[in-house]
Amino acid sequence: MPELPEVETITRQLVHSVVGKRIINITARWPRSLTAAPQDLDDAIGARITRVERRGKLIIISTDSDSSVLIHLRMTGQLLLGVLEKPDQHERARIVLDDTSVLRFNDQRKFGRIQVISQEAAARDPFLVALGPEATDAAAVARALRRHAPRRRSPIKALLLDQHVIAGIGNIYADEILFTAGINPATEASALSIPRLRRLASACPEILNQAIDLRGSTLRDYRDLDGTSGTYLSVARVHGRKGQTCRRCSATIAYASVAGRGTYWCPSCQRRTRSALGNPFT
DNA sequence: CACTAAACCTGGGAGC
DNA sequence: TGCTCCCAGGTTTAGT
Repeated sequence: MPELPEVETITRQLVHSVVGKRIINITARWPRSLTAAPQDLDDAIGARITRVERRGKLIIISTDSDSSVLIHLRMTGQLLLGVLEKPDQHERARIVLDDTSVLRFNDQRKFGRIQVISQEAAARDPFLVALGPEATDAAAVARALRRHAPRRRSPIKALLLDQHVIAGIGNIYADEILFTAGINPATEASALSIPRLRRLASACPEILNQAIDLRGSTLRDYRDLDGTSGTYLSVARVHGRKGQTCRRCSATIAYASVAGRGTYWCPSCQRRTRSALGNPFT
């Protein structure tokens, strides 16, 4: 599921709905979905939620105790806020709050994780610390691309997906961003000129902010805190549109595996640059 | 260090 | 209807 726009949507809803509430309990039906040392769990229970923020695709919940809660939804994770109710088939864990509301963590494929850790451990969490700049920050993305692209021979799409380089982009928005920048996803990263990298950087916030406005993309599983789907895919430029006509030039949208991921692009708007190395026209 | 493939999981859809 | 195969929004790890 979720890339930056989906996680941002949920985070904003959490800010409105759970900040100030107290955590009554945190439990798991599928043990691997919840990582929590006994001490950290003790600290979290009874604590009041003081802050909810997003970093890349990670949700960070801070409390007035020594504990923090990190949530990564991975592929099919959902956070749903409701009243006490019977867990449904895919509920893996839940956080019970002091007003009888329940934050349910549903996750069909069981890849997602809720981590309860000390604030100190959260601050030096390896995944968090290694993240690149936020994909919505065009200037920072431009710097990151300039730094990493020259020594990467892999497709530019792989670079966009690398969370160490830029945080928050996943498979759907990588395709959308590359279309917007007019760059073929299979282009060797090191072959791109500085102006084209700059164009790519500015396409990131352009696409992601539009997707946030539309509350993200629902391919199948993604839902926001209320259970509502996102509507970005109804305006998607290329992703999921194999065989359909390009909205810009009417060519047929292509589909193939690039960087090991299903990839959509317009063969006309996103032409392959000719042999990369040393070509001043790329 | 850069890159690829496999692993972690379940279930929907396509094709036969 | 039922079976098999392929695919999926992400990240980590093992291996080249």
